[in-house]
Amino acid sequence: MYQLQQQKTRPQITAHLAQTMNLLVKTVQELGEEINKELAANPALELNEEIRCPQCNRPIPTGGYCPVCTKPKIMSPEETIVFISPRIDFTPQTERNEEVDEPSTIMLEELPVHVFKQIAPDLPVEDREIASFLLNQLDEDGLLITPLSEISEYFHVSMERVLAIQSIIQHADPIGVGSTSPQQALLVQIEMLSETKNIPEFTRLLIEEGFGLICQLKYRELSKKLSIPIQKVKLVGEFIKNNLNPYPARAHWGSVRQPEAFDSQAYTQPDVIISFLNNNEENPLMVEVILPVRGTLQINQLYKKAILEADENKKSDLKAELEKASLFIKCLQQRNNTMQKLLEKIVTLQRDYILHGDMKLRPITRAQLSKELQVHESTISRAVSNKSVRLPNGQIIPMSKFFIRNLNIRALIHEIIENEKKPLSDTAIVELLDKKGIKVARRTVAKYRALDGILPAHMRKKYNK
DNA sequence: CTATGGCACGGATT
DNA sequence: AATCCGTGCCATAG
Repeated sequence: MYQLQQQKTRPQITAHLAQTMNLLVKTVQELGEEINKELAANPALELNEEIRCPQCNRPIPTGGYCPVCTKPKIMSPEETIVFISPRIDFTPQTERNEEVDEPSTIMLEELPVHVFKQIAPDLPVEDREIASFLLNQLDEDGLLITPLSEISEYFHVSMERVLAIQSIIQHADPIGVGSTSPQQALLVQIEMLSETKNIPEFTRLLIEEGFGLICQLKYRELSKKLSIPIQKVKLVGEFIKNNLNPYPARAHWGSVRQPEAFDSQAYTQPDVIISFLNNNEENPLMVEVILPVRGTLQINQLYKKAILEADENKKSDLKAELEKASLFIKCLQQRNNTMQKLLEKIVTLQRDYILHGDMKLRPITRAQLSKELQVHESTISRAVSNKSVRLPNGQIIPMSKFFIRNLNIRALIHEIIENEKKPLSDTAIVELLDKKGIKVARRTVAKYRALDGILPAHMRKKYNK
């Protein structure tokens, strides 16, 4: 008897878990697709109308009250609101004074002008027209979409001349603009950077030979293919992430990049948005876990009734669909619940970091959090991986950045070096850190330096002034 | 002799 | 089980 029951309930529970896990890994975009798929496939599932807050017109979660309008009055600035935000676009309802949210349109108009101003003096008058034409062929990433050959044909000039112009453009401010591919952009950047920074060996080779693989961080394969030690390949990967930008026109690149492919969705819609309530720094932090639908998923009531009147032999099929629908809803709720709990914890722990930057990042591990939240480690891992978060300052970071254990020290070293009067040797830096109560090996300092592409002490002096 | 980079090992994390 | 990360030891450059 008991056995039977076990066998009957078991598969359901695991199905539930499996689906929840499945949903947990998904980013907003993927989740959106999943929900739409389910919605289309299952008539028992429906999307009700979205509810908006009567005061601020913000789409609000199922419960009914608007987290933005109702809560702040009873909250102190140190507190945090975390909620699930059912919406697709993330343009703030309040004002339209946002220039951050529309980088592409602004860039499209501004970028060519911006670059042209820089290079015009270096160009003979006859070439300016070509340059300006070329600059208008850039996509929103700052890459050239028209083949150079077409341009040379169009103007009836030699390829060399076009190349020369392109080269000048590439060396202007967003270094690498006007390249024909992310690869080329990277190469130009390396060339420029090599004057002030230390480029790891093989960087060039890896970009030329294994660009695709590098993007996907297939270090293993790369090291086999080009027979380079895997350690070195990783170093190069790190370096590229930290110092180069394959899409010159995109802001917020720098140290902010993440494992995934370079063109991942991190730049479009973040999974979580952290901001000050009503953009006022006095207010509490507001954390929105984005749900990619308007409205709320629910069981179709008509469908429920229809079951009662249906043929006996069809009833079970219909019921199965109903089950599936309610399971899906449950799983989705659980996913949201987990995300919400997790974000609450993260924001509490990393508040200083969110407000004040890299140096305040606290070293925390997923394992710690999993204990505090009473969930399995892998749950946290899933929830964190592939997700992106938008900070109040507009930066979009991978969620995993909250768990980088040594970022604060790295930032500290960075700062020490920037404020140094005389170039400090690694050992000197170790001593400085030691006085601050941080004990690190000399070798480690060297490694961090290399990661950020900072030259060793004796090479640094010349470029500092 | 000092400052750094290379390699590789072992413990922690995922 | 796979990967990440700090470190120690050694080689090399200046």
